[in-house]
Amino acid sequence: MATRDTDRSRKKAGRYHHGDLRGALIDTAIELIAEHGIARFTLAEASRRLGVSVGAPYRHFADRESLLAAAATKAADALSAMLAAEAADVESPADRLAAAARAYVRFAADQRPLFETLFAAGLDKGRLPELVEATKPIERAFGEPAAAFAGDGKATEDLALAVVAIAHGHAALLVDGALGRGPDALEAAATRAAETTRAYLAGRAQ
Amino acid sequence: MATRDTDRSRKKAGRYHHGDLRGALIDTAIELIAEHGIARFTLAEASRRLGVSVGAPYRHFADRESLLAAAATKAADALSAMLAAEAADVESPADRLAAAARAYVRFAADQRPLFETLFAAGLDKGRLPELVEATKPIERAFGEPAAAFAGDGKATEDLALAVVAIAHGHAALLVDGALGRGPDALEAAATRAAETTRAYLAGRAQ
DNA sequence: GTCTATATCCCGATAGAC
DNA sequence: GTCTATCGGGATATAGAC
Repeated sequence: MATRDTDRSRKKAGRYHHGDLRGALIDTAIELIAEHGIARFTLAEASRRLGVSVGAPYRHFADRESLLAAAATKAADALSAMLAAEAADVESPADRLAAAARAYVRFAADQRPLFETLFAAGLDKGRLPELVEATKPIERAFGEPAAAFAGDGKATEDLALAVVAIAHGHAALLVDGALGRGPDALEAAATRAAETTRAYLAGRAQ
Repeated sequence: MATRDTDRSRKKAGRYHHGDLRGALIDTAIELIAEHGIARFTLAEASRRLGVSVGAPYRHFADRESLLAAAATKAADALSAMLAAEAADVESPADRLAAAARAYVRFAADQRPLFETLFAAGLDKGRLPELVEATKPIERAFGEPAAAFAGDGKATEDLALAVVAIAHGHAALLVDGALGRGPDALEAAATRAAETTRAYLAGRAQ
């Protein structure tokens, strides 16, 4: 370990092999997005922060967008994990859907750079099948309780998408600042997402 | 008119005064955003397309973001107009809310570059009071029928925001490609936004 | 196979000429 | 009000060190 630490500390001096430049670039991208937002994220700044040359990232990513896509995939995994954790000990399908909506909004606020990377990076998902794959567990987190609530079929898919839209709408507006800033705005948005989901389910059941 | 047309056709030749460079830049920005998306929109390309120098826009806008903010303001006006037109001949508050949600999703798809500019440009709305002002009629298009539906008070604001979130969630997911592409996806999303709104209102009234 | 060094091109922004 | 000139910086591509 000492050897490697020594190598790492020689920022400018000699050449060295980074332990895991690919992973480090993804983490640094998320850091920088947290600091400046996606629009101002640059590969050059990420390279500088890691003490590598501006060309180094191209050994691991085809271009700037590919790095952002990898970060977005990591974000999708994190959101999936959050949704799974929240639903773990919840019993009824309606409660699971409301909990998922609440968790989705919380994730957007608590892990804002990840949420931004996943949805506000302007990534062309039509050309990123790996990323589309990573978002499927997110859909399942809503689709499974929806099926338990309404049975299978077209109506169930509509129900799941409606709840996703309720959650995503609150999350996107919150991150955009349209619902105000700060912890109060977050709490209000998360609660409203859950309550809107409940009312929707109640109204739909009529 | 002949004089001006002559001037306009001298793309490279001599100097000329543009009739309304400010307005032309806004329109060209929207065109270019329709073609490449916001991330790849550049002032330089807009200047080239209008046949002016790359420095000319700075006489009218402080920087790239200011031009995008002006375009976003225009987008907010267009969305407000669309919502007002759709609600014009609708009677009941519940129908108006459902119609507003449907119109919001349609706007996102039909005027995609405008919707993108308004919500996906990463504009810092905290520092753009003019833009915040322009979005108020959008809120009112939901707030007024919400008040008619539920009376005034905190509950009414929650109701209005919930319907905005339903509409925005469907619109944002549709534009992002998460609901599929094409006219069928649009129609399904618009209908689902309206139906989700109705079910929410019904469930909330219980 | 990973990184450095370098070079080209494009963009954002500013200053001064007309 | 617009143009020209120019600076600084970022995205890439390539050649070479190790």
